[in-house]
Amino acid sequence: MINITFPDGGVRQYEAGTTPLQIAESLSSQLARDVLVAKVNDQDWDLTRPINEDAAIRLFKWDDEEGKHAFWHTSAHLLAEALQELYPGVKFGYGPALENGFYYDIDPGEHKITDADFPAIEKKMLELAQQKQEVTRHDISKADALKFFGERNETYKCEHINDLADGTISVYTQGSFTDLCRGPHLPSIAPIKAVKILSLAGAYWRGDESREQLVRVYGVSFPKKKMLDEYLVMLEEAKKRDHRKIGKEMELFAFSQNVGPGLPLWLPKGAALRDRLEQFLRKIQRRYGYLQVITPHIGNKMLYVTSGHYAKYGKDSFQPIHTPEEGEEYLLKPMNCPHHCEIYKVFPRSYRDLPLRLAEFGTVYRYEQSGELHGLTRVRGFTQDDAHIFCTPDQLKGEFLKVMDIIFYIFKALKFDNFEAQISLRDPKKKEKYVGTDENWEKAQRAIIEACAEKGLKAKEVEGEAAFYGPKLDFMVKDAIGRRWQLGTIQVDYNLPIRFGLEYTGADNQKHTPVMIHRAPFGSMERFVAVLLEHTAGKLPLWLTPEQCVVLPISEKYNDYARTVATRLAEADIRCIVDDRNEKIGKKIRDNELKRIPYLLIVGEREMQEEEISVRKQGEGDKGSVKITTFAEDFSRMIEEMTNF
RNA sequence: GCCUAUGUAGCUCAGGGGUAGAGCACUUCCUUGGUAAGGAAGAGGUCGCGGGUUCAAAUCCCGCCAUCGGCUCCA
Repeated sequence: MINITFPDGGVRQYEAGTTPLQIAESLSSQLARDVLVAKVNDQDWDLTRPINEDAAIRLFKWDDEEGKHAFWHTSAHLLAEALQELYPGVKFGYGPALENGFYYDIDPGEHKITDADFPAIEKKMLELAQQKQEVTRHDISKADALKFFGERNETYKCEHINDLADGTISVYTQGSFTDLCRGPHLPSIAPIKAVKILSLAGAYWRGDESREQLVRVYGVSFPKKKMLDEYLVMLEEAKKRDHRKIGKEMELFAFSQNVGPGLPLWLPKGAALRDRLEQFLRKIQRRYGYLQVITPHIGNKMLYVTSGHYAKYGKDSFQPIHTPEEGEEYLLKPMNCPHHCEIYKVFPRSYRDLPLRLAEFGTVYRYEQSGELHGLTRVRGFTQDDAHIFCTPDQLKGEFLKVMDIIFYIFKALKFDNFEAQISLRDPKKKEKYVGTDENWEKAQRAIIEACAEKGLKAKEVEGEAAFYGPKLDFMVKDAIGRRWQLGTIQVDYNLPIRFGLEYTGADNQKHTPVMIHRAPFGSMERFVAVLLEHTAGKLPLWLTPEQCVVLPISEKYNDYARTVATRLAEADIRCIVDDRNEKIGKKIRDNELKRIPYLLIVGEREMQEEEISVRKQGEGDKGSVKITTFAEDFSRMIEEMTNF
């Protein structure tokens, strides 16, 4: 007999060799129906895999992340099985589960797969699922694995097997399909009741640009048809929140092929929104002792040779600007740090001058690859809410913590509560990609890890994600359809100060090198506005929204009064427009509701007599009439409270 | 940069080898209204750009550009 410990601490005895599925059956038949996968001693475990010794067990259902993951992973295998039957000779790469669904990378060989094939693939998958094939696991030696997949001409699988250690290799089989796989999987493909092939994309084998490009087939599956329908509706809804669509509807920004791809044009309303966000940032930064500076949009090429950026990015950037002077070259600035370093160097600095916090809304230009451009989230010209803090090594941690405070304050004020923090470390295997000594890298990385610990911030450490000059703490936020974007970033840098020869005189009257913190809470104004629009579906907070009120005269007879109201409100700093079109009031209400204007102010005979307005709140309906002055006062107070974060 | 798809009016989209379509928006007129679409008329497009095939190309073919979804990249 073995002792099985449950998550609640309870222990029950089972015969050795009992499977998680049998254990679930012993608890309840409902659980046995719902359970999808297990963990045994924190190790992924198939439901039908025997347990031979005392162990702690956890069972996962659809509602658990682990359950969905196994469901989609098995669905990926089902997809592969279907593809194998429909397109004999296709070769398989990797086929994992995703956060929402799964994919399989395939080399289609002779076959040409297009989205017209999706229905046939879905049909075949469901057909196979209805056969309720069991999914079975076998451990296999490396030699046998190579022989098995070699015979089937699965070159990608064989390449992968060659990288695995003998004794750790397993395969999973359902029906006629066998895949190299670590698992875990559902005990059978029967629970897969609804599938949708979503898209095709090219993907490099092993993510390596220099390798073969495979076809990635994306799909999603569910245990119930209804769940698939709901998911597809949800996807449609999410697309309506796309900032590119909202930005156009709200007349915030645009692109012009004549100006160039990735170069946003901020329209009047967008520029005003951006300005309000800048004022908000300036205010908090002033409070934290930042000094605003302004630097040119170009800089001598030598500046970037010194910083190391030229060596790393020079050939992939906008190319140097030449002057009439022989050999003179300037670059559009791709970042602000070198300019700020030069500001540091304008005066001899003493430890008494530090920390020196230089802030700038600095517009930079980066030649992003054409396929990377995306609305406002990835552009070639953008404005960073940048600042560089020059401090002594002793001040580093304190300054870093203060920057974290600013970022938390900003995210809270704008209600970004769903961010993820990531500590981006250097790849210890590829040190040649980075500048600086091991010692300074160690110090910088430790500073970030300690600061996060001190703030109790849960941050995932990811190797290979650092900037070439230093490690970063990055704040990631998801967009409407779940893509992750980096917004805020804080970077610790021991290297650029050395490269630029920055120094200060210490209390010991000796010269020392300062440490530098790069930080941008929004990352860029462009990307932040994009994510803000997607999070709010364009219903921006009242203090940010381009038009706060629209006055709707009931008929043309009240147009003059409507304009009077607008003027009175404008005097109280309320952003207000008038809809004086020759339309019925119902039509005006509809149109302006759709324009996401927070307050619709309706005026007719009654209101004009009483110097009143009839207030209708967007999405909420009629709120009754008030005096113009009362509304203005209440409104101003509301804005005041709202911006008192 | 790579792989797939798309590109028709300001917007959303239909059409498709034989002189370009709808709805919304816009302009004018009628209507002058009370909380989510009043009516009529009008204006608006070298069908992304460049080649080719054809008596004839928005439509078929080739190339380019831009955009979508991914990959790679992201100072």
